[in-house]
Amino acid sequence: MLTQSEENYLKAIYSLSEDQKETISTNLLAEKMSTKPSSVTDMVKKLSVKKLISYQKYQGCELTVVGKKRAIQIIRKHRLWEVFLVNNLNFGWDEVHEIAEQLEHIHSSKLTDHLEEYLGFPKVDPHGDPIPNKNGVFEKINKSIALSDVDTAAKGIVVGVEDGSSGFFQFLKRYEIGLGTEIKVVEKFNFDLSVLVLIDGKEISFSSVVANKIFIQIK
Amino acid sequence: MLTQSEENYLKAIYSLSEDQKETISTNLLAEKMSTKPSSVTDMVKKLSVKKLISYQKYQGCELTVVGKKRAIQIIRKHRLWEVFLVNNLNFGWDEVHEIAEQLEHIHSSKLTDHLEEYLGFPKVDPHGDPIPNKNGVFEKINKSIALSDVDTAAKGIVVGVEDGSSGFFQFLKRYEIGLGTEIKVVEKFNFDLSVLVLIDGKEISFSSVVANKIFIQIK
DNA sequence: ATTATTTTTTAGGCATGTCTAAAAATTAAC
DNA sequence: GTTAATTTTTAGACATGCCTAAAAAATAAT
Repeated sequence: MLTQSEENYLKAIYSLSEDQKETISTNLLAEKMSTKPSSVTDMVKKLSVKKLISYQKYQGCELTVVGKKRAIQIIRKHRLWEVFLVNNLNFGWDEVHEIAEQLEHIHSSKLTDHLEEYLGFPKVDPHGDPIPNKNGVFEKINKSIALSDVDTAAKGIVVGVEDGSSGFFQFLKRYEIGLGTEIKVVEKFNFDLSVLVLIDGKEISFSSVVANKIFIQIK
Repeated sequence: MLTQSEENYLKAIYSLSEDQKETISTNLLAEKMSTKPSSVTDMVKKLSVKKLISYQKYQGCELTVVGKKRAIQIIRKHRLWEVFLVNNLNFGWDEVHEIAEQLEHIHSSKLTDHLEEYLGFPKVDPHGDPIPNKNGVFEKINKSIALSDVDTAAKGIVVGVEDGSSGFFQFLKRYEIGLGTEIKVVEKFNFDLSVLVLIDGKEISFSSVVANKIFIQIK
């Protein structure tokens, strides 16, 4: 059984590894953990003994296969709890992180799986980050999907449109939307099927007509 | 901010105080916490400095008004989470205690209050124990009574038990007794204090040990 | 009322996870 | 290719929460 501190280190190493290919340096990890390099060295030795990371003196560290799996399970719990807090308990998406930081350390895989089922197997958390499944797999949604069919909070990049009219292209140009533009779905309104999206920091509302024609690919 | 250990001590002292009105002795608390008396002395000093309990050397301890409030808030969280686990996540009422022991230490009163609202302001947990409201007040419900104390011929429904052991839950399962089970007391035997009851048309004899642990509410 | 027993506290130790300060290794600079 | 700067590790300390063993206080027994 891992301590909360150990779990937080695994999570931090995982997160840093996503940005870079190389091993994670002691200083970098110390900064991420808001602690001192000497403390990191201590912990890194401990995790290395437990075979959760590989570590050579002065050479930084790296998650092992087992360590990576553990890290992903923690992220899975974090994101599922965030969905619960926002969707069910009416928290704002900007106020759930701290609470999820605590909930992610609850030990019970049965709890996690039941929660996932209860939430309807969500694929993204309220920040639009993907939720890995029970086996630690982030489902790659290769398929492009119309904005109107995307889950709330999902984000992706534009890969196509389904209307060749010049009017529609002018509309897209006006909003500076093109292939590769990142779009995040902020909210969906059932009463008129319009969609509120975030593009380059600006909120824009699209009618259902438009939302049906713009296709994005998640992640 | 209290540590989990401190919170567990407060809970234990509160629980023991319910059974007796005197101060809680070091040995008793040590047994309840499954630890050594010397460890209890250490913690009791710490909680005393924090004004959560009153404590005089060799005289046992007692919750202060503030300490009692904290203890009740922890119990509130524990029981609300148990309701969530059973009602929403489909856990059995006999398998939620351990998980709730962890969840009760999540720090966020907003979370607790939102959860309570989401659950519809339940008044009792899956074991029939009352849930205090936001202000720490236990709303009086029709008082439950141990089978051993019920008058002959009375009948009521099971609302709780007073033994968290898995052995006892297995015993209950064997006889198909759960919350809501209707029990009628047919006859009481003074010579061994056993009780003959009627459950679902079948007559069963319970020893005084068992009769003391099953609580029903008379209709 | 003095002795025996039990309870409780103290004293000192250990593991975790943090820190500071100093030493060692690595990397950069000239 | 030495010297300088940076990074990383070690050494020793501290707080928490637990332990064992021994001393002190309270309670029970005679």
